[in-house]
Amino acid sequence: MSDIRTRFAPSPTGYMHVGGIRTALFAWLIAKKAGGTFVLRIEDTDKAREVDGSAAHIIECLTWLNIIPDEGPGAFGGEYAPYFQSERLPSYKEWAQKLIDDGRAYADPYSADELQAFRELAQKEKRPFLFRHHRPETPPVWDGTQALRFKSEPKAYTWHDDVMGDLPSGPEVIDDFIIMKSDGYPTYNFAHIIDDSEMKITHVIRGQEFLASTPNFLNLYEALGFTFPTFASVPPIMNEQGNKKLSKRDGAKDILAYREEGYLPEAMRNFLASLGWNDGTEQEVFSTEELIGSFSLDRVQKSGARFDENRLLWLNGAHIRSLSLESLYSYVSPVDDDVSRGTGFWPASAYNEDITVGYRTNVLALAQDRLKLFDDLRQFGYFFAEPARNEALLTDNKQLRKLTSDEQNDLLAKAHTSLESLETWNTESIQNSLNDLLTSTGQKPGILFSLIRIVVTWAPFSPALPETLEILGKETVLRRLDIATKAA
RNA sequence: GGUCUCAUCGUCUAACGGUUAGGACACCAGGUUUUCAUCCUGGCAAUCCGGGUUCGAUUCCCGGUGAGAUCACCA
Repeated sequence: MSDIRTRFAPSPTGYMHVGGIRTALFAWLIAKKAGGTFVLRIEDTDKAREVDGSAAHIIECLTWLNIIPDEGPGAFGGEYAPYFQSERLPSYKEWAQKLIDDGRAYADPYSADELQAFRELAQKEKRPFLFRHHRPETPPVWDGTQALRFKSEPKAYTWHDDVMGDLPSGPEVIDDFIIMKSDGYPTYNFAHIIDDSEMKITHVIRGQEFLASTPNFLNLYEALGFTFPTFASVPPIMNEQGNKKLSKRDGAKDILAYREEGYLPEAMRNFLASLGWNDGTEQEVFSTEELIGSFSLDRVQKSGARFDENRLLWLNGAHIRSLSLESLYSYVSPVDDDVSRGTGFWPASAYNEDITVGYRTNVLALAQDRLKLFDDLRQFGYFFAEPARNEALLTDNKQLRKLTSDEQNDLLAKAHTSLESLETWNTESIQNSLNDLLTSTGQKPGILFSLIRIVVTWAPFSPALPETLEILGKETVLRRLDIATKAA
């Protein structure tokens, strides 16, 4: 195992959407590619915004996508536990005290109103507000009930970012920011630096929103005596209008909603990785192994990419088609075919008593090419239960509505006779029989085949006719032809 | 407003000075004895603007313009 260590450090403030999970995927890919370690750390230092169950939800999302932490909270474990920041308070206090002792941190004596007044004054004078211009001459002794500020040493930096390249900053962006809040919890700005160092994180992979504060982080790293990790700032995923970062407000869905709709984790990983990244070849569909092999941060785009659900849908279909029938079956069916908690993505009738695993598998083989979402499987109910007659399918059909119902019945009766006489019931014999019928009746396939297809399925579309008839079975097909004739 | 970043088909992107500017999604048309899907073929469609540098700029430089991020006791 290499010493490359990456981390995903979300805060438990609600559900996960594609933006956050993509950052996790990138960090995971980098770790896996290098044979390193991927760490999950929960940044729960804002007790007011914390949402119950979020940490479990985050873990469920990662698990579904098979982005499994090598180290993390609870069962994941690891030698740098705990992995909840709220359980690491003694460490932050220790480092805070060290900064105070070194003269690099001081208690903030101002009230919220006083601070606000400083800001407004700066704004009125059209100059940027910097707290360090208001450093108290004799700060009070820090007793843990005031905010603690970092005493910065403003200077210029040029640093390297694996995605963005070399980045410059001047001393004017360095300021005295809060490292410990008055509620006793550290701020992100402080805690993540301590943790990354203590957890030996080598690559800090995170969203670009932290780019602007990186110079301040660098200043703190130096004050703490830490070496800089490698930085990689990934661009945001934009909403469909392309005008801002994708957010819950813009309809960013809970990752788990994609699971419910029948997206494949493999397709989601492919989609997320290729949104803002490509390997320089013309390959579009990647297995996860291929992703791990070819992913690199220096080919990640520098600006945001729009979330395009069409592309996700297409990729999902492509991945479904490349699945083995066994895998596909296990994805769409309940675990162990145990229907006590639902029928997976099958229509409920697929688990009627007389339906066998073999039969469902045959239907699935036919459906595989036409599935974009597992959810599409629900349209195949006519394979399992008697479909309801839908007259509109006949009357809306340009060719069929030219026929009278007597003419239709005549064709159906002939089809019945000819299919009934078959001794062997398979695609080939059915095809031959239908071809003979075509010549004997002098009808066009567009009429004869459509008519049979419709009265046997009563669905707007269905797989190829001979295959459909074969799987339905002779008995069912003849019965449905009968029913249709009598009803017309 | 300050600071930083970015800019190729509608969308995601390829082309590290010389290409008829390539691919994919979407869309349109045709083919695979019905439909929908798959698959195959074809089509539509792009270098933000203005200056330089160069024999030659999508590519390098400068200036515009546009877009995004950030300026919290949130992360």
